[in-house]
Amino acid sequence: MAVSQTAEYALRAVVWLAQNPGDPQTTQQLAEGTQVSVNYLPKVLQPLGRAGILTSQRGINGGYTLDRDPAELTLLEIVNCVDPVQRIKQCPLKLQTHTSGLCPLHRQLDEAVADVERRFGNATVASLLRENTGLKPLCETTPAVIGLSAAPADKEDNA
Amino acid sequence: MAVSQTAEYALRAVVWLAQNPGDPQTTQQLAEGTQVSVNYLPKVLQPLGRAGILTSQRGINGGYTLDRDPAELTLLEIVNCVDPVQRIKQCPLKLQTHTSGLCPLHRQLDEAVADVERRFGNATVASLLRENTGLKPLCETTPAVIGLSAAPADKEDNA
DNA sequence: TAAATAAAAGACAAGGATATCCTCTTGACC
DNA sequence: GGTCAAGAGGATATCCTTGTCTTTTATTTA
Repeated sequence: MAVSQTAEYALRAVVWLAQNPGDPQTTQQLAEGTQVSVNYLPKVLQPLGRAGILTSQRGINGGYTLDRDPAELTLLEIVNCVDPVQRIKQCPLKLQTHTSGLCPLHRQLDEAVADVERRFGNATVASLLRENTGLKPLCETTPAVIGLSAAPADKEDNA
Repeated sequence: MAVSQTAEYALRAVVWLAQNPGDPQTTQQLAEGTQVSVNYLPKVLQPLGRAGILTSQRGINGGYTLDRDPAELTLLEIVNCVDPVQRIKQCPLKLQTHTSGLCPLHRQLDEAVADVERRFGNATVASLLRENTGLKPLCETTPAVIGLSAAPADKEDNA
């Protein structure tokens, strides 16, 4: 019982992109930063591109760029692209008398999924970057400056 | 993102056994009642037996019997036997600075798992049987009202 | 003890998730 | 237009989950 690998990879990549606004990240850069296999990563990112969450640019100076406002992008949208949250809509045993609703067992299971769906739906990518835990997602470097809001156009001196 | 098939099967089987206290259920009976493959079901039940949740008896009049008080048996114990709930204890990227705690991303993911763990830990098998929703888990027969066109009246009158 | 019954155990196969590799295509820059 | 960097996409490999089958072991009854 856990989030799939692919979903985790997708979340890592999007968080990474949100932390590098403005400059396209190549597969190599992303793979290194998120510690995902450089061969597998494009497979994970393609559905996100089709969903309009990120854009990809080929050629020199190409790479992936986040195409959505992190403050409006929920974790649920991301995981739903690559590994959709499956609510239990009807009785898995196809019992006729259970068409009106789920039995206690399956309602309990569905509620568990609903909990996760609700949590991921309420968490935005920006909310992850905003947290003052002293730990920057995916990075060794702890953020020296804490207390900024959701990073509007801060193109810091990178490299 | 969902509970694994195997975990669902285990839950179905235990609920079924709790609904048939006293008389051992053969693999065939269980498989039919829970709509799990008769070949696969033993694989699911064996870990539950080793964990002391149920006992199995070979030979004539053998079968599986629930070995725990349903009021004390949580759904978490059952799923942990066959598909353990995996909390995120340390940074999956093995970042040195994240050893003290999880970064916002992984904490969010871990909290989602924790939600499920908490829910399953608080739900007992007995609580499922107790609910008066008009639907008996896994059964066509509703507790009070029977006789809709769907269910052919057979296999009643056990014990 | 023999026969019948039923679970245990292990070998084996299908399918999906995960991962790798290679070629094709696109687009930026000269 | 030519060249090359870089993503797209297909083919393939690997592993884990799920499912099937056969053999063995345990239990009861005649």
